Amino acid sequence: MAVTLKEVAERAGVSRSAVSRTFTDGASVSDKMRRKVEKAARDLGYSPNALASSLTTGRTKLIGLVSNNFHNPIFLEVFDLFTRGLQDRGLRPLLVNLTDETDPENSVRMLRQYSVDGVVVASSTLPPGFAKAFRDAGVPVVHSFGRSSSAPQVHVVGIDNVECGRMAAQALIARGYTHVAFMGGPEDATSTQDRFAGFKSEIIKHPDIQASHSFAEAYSFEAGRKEMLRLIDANPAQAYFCGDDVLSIGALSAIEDSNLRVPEDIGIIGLNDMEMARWENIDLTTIHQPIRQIVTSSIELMVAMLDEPDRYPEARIFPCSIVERGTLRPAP
Amino acid sequence: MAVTLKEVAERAGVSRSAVSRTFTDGASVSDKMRRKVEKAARDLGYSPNALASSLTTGRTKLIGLVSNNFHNPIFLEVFDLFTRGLQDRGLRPLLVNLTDETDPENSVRMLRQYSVDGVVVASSTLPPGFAKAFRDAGVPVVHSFGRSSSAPQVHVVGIDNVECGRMAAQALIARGYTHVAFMGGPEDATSTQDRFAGFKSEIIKHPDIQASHSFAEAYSFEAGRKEMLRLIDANPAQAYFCGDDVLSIGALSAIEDSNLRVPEDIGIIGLNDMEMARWENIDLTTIHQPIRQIVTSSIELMVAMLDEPDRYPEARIFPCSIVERGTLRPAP
DNA sequence: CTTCTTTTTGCAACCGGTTGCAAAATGTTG
DNA sequence: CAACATTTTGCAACCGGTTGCAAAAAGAAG
Repeated sequence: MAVTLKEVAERAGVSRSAVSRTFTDGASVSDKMRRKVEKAARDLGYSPNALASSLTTGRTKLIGLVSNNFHNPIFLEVFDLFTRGLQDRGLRPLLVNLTDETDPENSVRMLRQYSVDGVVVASSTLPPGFAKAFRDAGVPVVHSFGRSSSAPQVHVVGIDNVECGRMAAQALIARGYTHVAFMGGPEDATSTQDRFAGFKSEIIKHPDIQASHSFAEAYSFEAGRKEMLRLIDANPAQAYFCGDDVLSIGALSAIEDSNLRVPEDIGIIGLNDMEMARWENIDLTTIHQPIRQIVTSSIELMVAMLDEPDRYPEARIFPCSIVERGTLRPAP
Repeated sequence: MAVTLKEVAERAGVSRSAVSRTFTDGASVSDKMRRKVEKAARDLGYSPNALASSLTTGRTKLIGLVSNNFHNPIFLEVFDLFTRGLQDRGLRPLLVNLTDETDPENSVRMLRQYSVDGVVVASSTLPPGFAKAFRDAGVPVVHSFGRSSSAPQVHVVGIDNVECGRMAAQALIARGYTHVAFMGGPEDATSTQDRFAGFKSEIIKHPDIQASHSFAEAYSFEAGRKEMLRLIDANPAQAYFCGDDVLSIGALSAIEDSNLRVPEDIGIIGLNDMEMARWENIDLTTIHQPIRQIVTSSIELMVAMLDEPDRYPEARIFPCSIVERGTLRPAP
């Protein structure tokens, strides 16, 4: 069906090598030859088979893009940025949807079968061991939105979730709240654990502040709403640091439905600064996660690793900052 | 680096063909041989190179997933369903982000270079010619969420947007609104055109109904909000059929900010029934688009085409229905 | 134990490219 | 124009698999 190298060679009356060389840059071809081959190729509508060439060159330009966050709207933005960034560099994202699976084994095998040049694990909930499995298999890997660590075993690009937790606690305390709480995402997500740890570490410095915590079932609107309804029914705190924006928005909905006001009765601070947070009818005060920078940096790191697979692992941590909107009362 | 067929063959003391056959089902291998080979493969950690085998079999199990809707939250759900559905059938999605590009040429070339077995074009805004370009290149293609047609040239799976427009108009009229309007997405999107056409065709039957229309710049919150603010400033209709849910939510935000009430002052009906539409603080009356069925059916069709590439093109159109929530006043 | 049938196995060619090497062509210099 | 350096080209082997075909092995029948 498709036109092959051989056919082009025959039509141009040259050797197959000549055709191959016209299509690999840096190869030695005379101008005359190049013109002859290009004409033949154009006539036949030839374009080289990337997979066949990968056999000898050992490069497919395929990059596995592995994620389990197909329900958090912020990841649509992440996918947008990743796919565009990879495409711009001539790389092709092979998307892998992990759903509930947290065992890397299958993904590793599959992606090796397709000889991907590298893998980006884009998830804030997977354990560090997941990304490590790719490294152990000899595949360059970057864990985006992964758990930061002072001694990373694989390349990690993301934020310091512990610091974010601390920052949220400080913000609440600075605004004069005396009874605050952490409403996390799933307890087994590394990002939840870290944010909580940071939050606690700050609170503990202020013995006068009353603090509590609980966890929603998922990083989702429904889970946030449900959990907040439960909390309101019990003894709600004055302000909550919610595990992420989508959870926050669920919580806001619950508060509104309970005829309580934000921020007068209950304050909320989220994390991510997703597009929706700035929608006027949501107007969520939140901690901005620099997604664009994280993705760009992840891609740069991946590209660097393609040239230098044994690059010493590093953690690239981007600072976050609070975006003041309408769901926390102003500092006194 | 990676273990090859040959090494397994040597370790097991058998021919390369034998190894190949143990890994292709339906091939003739004795139990004894299979055990020997599997042992050697396990010892070495071998798994076959999918790309190499694709050279001879002519099948890569790669499916191009082409889209330009990376800003509409509903597409995260679409990607989730597609990736899972394809994976479950042993197919691998190669994601292509079209951004602003509407010329299929590059995508066609790239996806042919990677010898994809098929292409799914998932977009409600691309012209039918886009998908057709793949067919012309000899690649099986399904256009999901594409424009329906009585004489489709490629396989189309989606909804009847004209009928949806009609349905929306009927709903508004049935609720006693006498001044209604269509607030569309980008005017050049096929879905906008069709929805508008349907809307008009119904309105025209009711000479007593006053109707107007306008278009937002994009299918986005901001665009919807901006357009609605403009409309409120002029002479707003009593009720709007918005081009899609995200546009509707933008419009709702504008209405709320203008101290008007929904549905008392202005009614809104959207289209898609995205997850967010049922969030209690949005509670959008909308036309449900059966995404799950569309995706499932698209995948089934794609799988069928892999066996039968010249399958006669068909349009699979799924009915939509109105989901009653809080943004339209009840019928009198 | 033959003889015939069926299954299993290996050989070798092939899929669509790339690349080291040496021969051929071209360019440079005296 | 000869002698040498440089560039261009083709040959042939290879990348990691698959597969048609015929030989070898195993099983069934007599």
